[in-house]
Amino acid sequence: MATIGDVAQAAGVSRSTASYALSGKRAISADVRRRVEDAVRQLGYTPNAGARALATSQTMVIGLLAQFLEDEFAPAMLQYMLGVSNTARELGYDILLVSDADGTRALRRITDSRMVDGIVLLNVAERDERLPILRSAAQPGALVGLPADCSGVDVFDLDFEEAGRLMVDHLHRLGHREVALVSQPEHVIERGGAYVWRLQNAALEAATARGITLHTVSGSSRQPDVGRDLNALLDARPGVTGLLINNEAAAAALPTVLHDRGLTAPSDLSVVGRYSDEFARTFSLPYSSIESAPDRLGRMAVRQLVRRIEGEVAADEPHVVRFVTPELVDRGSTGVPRAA
Amino acid sequence: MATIGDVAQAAGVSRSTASYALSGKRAISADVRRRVEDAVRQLGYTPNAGARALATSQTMVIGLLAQFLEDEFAPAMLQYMLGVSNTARELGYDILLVSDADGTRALRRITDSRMVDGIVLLNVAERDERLPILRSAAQPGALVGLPADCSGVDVFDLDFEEAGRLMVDHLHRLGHREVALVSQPEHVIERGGAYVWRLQNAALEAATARGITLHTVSGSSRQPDVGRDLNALLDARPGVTGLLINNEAAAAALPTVLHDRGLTAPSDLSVVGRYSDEFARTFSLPYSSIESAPDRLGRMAVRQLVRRIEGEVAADEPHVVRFVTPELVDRGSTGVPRAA
DNA sequence: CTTCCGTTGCGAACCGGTTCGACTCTAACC
DNA sequence: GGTTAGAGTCGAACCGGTTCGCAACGGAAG
Repeated sequence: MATIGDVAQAAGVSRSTASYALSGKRAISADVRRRVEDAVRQLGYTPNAGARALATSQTMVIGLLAQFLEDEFAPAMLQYMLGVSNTARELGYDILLVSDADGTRALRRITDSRMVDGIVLLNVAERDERLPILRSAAQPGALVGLPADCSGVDVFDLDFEEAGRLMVDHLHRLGHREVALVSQPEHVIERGGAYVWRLQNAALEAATARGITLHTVSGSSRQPDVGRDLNALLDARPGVTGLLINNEAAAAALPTVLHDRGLTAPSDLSVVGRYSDEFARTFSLPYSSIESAPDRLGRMAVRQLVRRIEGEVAADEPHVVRFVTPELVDRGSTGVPRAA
Repeated sequence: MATIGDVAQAAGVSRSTASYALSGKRAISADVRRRVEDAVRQLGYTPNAGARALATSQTMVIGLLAQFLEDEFAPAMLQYMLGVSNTARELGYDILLVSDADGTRALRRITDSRMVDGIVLLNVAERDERLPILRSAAQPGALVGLPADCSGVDVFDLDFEEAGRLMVDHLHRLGHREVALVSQPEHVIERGGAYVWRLQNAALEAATARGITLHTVSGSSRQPDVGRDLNALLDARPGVTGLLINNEAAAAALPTVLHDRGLTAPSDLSVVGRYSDEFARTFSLPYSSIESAPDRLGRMAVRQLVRRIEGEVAADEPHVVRFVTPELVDRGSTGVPRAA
């Protein structure tokens, strides 16, 4: 493999001159620059990443910590990962994918060894064990998901409170008076998946304010369990005219459940989900939904992270906590409730 | 951040001694070893990955090239990625995730710059553009998927020919005489997804040998298109008593389609798919299927790759092409055909 | 004709590890 | 008692880049 020394020799200049010619950090005559560039082409020179990292303390790699837990719907995670990965590449960074079960040890390993310039955390829990480690790391961090303590990191998340209100208001406006919300499994909440009750509490508040009834249940993250959960809900609450789904697995299972019961949306039941458009297309979900915008959140997180890495943000500039405003994508699955 | 120099100083020894004490590559007195280890703990020393990579020419990182194409079902890809990632970690390697649309440039970038010790390629096409680059790279490569030319790389794949025969034989033995095979979209085949016709050709041969009729169609990779494809097939071939599904999206769409038509497996129609058990659980697919074993394939690829990286395989030892024998997971979706 | 300055290139040091050769010291052997 | 083997440690070189300080050079200004 050619080194910069080989390039310099081929171009008849010193190593430092070759380096400057390539980086443009000092003035170099046109003639020398051309000779160096020719040598690079001819030798097929590519800088050694390790050597460069050592010299510059920059690896041009971002660590992506994603956990694939039993009780979360893996295909939904993938979209966040791709949002992060694509944006990182656009900005010149590669992605070190860390899917270790033990996120804390892994995080310490990659930050202490200086393998990465920054960290993106997915599946952030209310009080995430990885956060203290991230705060004490030398590299900046960006989260997708809202923890209790946002200090020292940049945070991006969907405004789940607003999402909850939006769902309730939408059905209320159409005339619904008794609706049900299907959330994630208890496990997810116990583990600190705060977004679940953030949406749920806001929905409950909105329902109270509007004077309508909102039943809440948690659904499993797997089929066929989640199908049973949905059926049980519909059996137990025959008066329900609208369904709010904050659970990807439940959304994916719903078409079959409704079909089995001979129900059609929106004529028999109005449905509003909370998932991405990409998700809806992949699983052909015909329900209107709050766009969860995983690509956008991933993009925002990486953008801000790179700004910090590259020092465009003063180190003492306060960290941001930014919410994406939820938007309802209308797929025609809601309407006025059937006559009681 | 503490360097090995700091450790050495704290332990009162030279840098080289500290290094040897930690690596164990030379004899070190128990006393010195203890002092060095204490210093490491006290200073929280972690070796700098870039420096180590520079010195040893080993990064302990494996590049994972995965493409997320419009016409492939993303959730299925994820399982291969996780198989690779988990095995790599077990063996002490991290994963550099490369999902660039332009796989060739990305591959050249990470190999030339020596960011990785080895490469795993997913979505391997019949004549994959990335292969020539991989062959000329200094690092070894392992593929999940079978290209036309396997030279210079280790190859792992499901035995799709055997899978095709197995599917046909299984239904033939139960008494079926007219069955249909739903494959991937034309696009996938055109792009070189050889596994599609490897399975299909073997299935056709087996059908001919057994004297039964096999209709073949390609299904879309998205819903609702793939649902239409399935309906069109069932409309056009009313005599079909068995369905073979080599298309994840079609498998995921099938429950709804069958339900809409008032059909039940296996009483009205026998169904055999080709997907992983994990996939079946995630989407609650009730069909017997050929296990596609993504985790096992990922694991095999990484194991062999690491053996090559670590020189346990002589450089001139021939590369392997290894097929996983398909196994039918019985989920009770096949039976004797309904009376004609 | 000197002086000064901007341009351009070079040499050396440095980043933080690993590894080779050489040196010292002790114990064992003949 | 001298030789030798082996254990334990150190200094220096090296991996392949980047960057700082300095000097040579040429042209313009005085």
